[in-house]
Amino acid sequence: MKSILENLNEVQREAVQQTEGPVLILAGAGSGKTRTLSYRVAYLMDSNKVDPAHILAVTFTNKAAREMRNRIEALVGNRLSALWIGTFHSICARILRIESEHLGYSKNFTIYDVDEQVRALKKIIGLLSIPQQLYSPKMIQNRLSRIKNQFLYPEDREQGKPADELDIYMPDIYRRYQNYIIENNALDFDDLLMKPIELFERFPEIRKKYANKFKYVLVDEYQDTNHAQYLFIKKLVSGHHNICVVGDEDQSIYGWRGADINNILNFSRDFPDAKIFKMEENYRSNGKILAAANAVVENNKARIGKKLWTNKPAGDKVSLFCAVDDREETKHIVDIIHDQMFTHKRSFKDMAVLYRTNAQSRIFEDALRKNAINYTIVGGVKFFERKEIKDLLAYLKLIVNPHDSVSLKRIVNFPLRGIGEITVNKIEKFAEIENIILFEAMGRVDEIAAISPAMGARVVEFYKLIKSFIGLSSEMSPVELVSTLASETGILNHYKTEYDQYESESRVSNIRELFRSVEEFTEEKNKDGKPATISDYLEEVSLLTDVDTWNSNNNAVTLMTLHSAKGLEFPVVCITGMEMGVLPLQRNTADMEELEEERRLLYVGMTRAQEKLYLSYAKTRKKFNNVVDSVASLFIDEIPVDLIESGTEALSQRETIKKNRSSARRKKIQSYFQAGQSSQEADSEFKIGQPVYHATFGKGKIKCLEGSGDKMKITVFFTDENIEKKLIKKYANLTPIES
DNA sequence: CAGCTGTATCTTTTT
DNA sequence: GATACAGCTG
Repeated sequence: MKSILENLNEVQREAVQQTEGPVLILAGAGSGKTRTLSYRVAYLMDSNKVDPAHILAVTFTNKAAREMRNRIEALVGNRLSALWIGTFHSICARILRIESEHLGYSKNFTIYDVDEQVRALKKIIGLLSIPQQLYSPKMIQNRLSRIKNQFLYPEDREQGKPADELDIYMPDIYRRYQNYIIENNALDFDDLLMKPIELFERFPEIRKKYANKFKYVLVDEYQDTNHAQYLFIKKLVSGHHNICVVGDEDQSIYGWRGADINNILNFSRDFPDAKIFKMEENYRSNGKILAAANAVVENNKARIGKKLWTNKPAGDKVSLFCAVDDREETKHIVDIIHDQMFTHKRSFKDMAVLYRTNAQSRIFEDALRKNAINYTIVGGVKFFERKEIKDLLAYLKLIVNPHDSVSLKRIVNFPLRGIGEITVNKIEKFAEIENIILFEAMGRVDEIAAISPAMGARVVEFYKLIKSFIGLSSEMSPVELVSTLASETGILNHYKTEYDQYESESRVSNIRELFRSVEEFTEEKNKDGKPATISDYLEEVSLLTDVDTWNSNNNAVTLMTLHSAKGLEFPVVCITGMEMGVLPLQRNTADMEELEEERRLLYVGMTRAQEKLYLSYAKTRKKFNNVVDSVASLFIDEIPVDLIESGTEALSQRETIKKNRSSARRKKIQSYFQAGQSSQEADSEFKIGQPVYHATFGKGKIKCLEGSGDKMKITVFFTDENIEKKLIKKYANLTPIES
């Protein structure tokens, strides 16, 4: 083990050896934090003779978990199946599978993703008299998720005064939604975090059991934990305080998802005896890249503060390219890739193209394909979110958990079997009266007077089909089950024959890919001597992240969002779309905290680069349907001029540029904050009775205004067409005119 | 009452 | 530029 410690620098070594008590490791980008965590676990086992079953390590993605496990196994020289490593969600799911009965769930509970949450919410919202149109189910899902991430119950929300009209309904929606998904034997992503805490609070002996099991707890990316995750960890370690968290406040980029940067900022207040280690030596990036990244992030106020340094060569300056439009920016990226290949002998996999929003990926995709450049996209339309895959998974979910009526309703009439919404509603009503689950009600459909025998026969046929698969699921291997399912239900055939050839081929090959994925999972699981079940597989795929499905060994240029890039590194990185409105992204309401999070996002992106960093922006960009003019991001003004090399600006002008930058930057910050208010100012141009012009409907008069800002709904009576239309301001493109 | 067709809706980041 | 939903038709 001594030789292992020699592979670490001094701070890393101290952090590894401080095994007892609370430890906070402030690890800058590229400072070797995964390495330190891995060594720490190996050290615990090797030097302190800690049984791996007593260690829990929480990572941000499954990919990071897998990598860390491999590293530790390499260090200690054997396979460690007893060691718990995983994301918060997968660790919590694992605990809940063991303890679910205490909370009124059965072991085979289903995990609902956002799409299924929304489906469940739509049903609930339908029962309530909420001023519809004003609040979309997606909005409600978002808000509910935030509430649950703060570990709040419906009754907590009833106290305190509501922030707006929707808030009045939230406790009721929350309570009904929760009852509904319990009936479905389902948990959503947020429940996975909440329920273990609830479990620990209601059953102290269970809390004790896990606190005793996990004598050493490690948490990676601590800056991105939310309140529920914080509580979970706190309860787990309350006895022994052997907690080691690693994080970097400058890389906190999930505030919008409820992550609380204060968890890391206040760690030493929560654990007053905490030992703090600062890892400031960067082993990843060349000097100039690091200096540029430092210069940007230093503008943030909400930080503990550290100064990264490196022993690596200074390297090249950061390249900046100003394109006329987004097409030219794309062409520039293609040129960079060619140049890096031919003059610097790099391969595709050395390069990454990063952007703020997934929508920006399409234009790069097209260009790379045309230029025969291999690429992989992380995120965007995810494999497991494709319709054909979700359909098959819904069948599997129903077979594993017949209580799951959200999945049932998804597939009851797919492929078409003549069972429509009205029939389902009747059965649902019957199920409520009889107090049975929807699936069982289908087996007793003959008792429902309102359903004709002919329709009843179809329903029973579906019921029997699923029943037979429930029987088969214990006899067949997961792969056999899935492939039999695809052919017996007619799904495979449906996709083979319907649609045009191109679409059909891609859908069928996706289904084949799913078979392969099931097979691979089963094999992997069997290696550890545990027979894999469909239920295990479903859990695995519901908790996958985008990055988890990314194969870094493929020789391809990687395209992904700045968020997805966290934790990764590439020799060459291109950050695109560096304009006001894109990075930082323009929202309706802007505040300083959000601007700082955007700045951290760029910092994360810049520090991914090892040897060469390219920044680019476009003066005009196609957004929605029209072309938008934009100016360079204010963050560009924060990078010292001597670290930038720009093909478009003459070097002699550097001094003048230097002078103008700080005032330019100030103006941009102002405009960023004013943009939110300007929509309110703009509201004033729309009043009831105001004549307006619309590109498709012609002239009209405003009849009614609802809501405010970009989401304002405007009802217009169009005189030319003699029709009334309800339009959303943001998309309608209405122009006020003189009458 | 199921199933198709056209129109409205919407793009922030993700477990 | 895709998807969801409403409204129409058989």
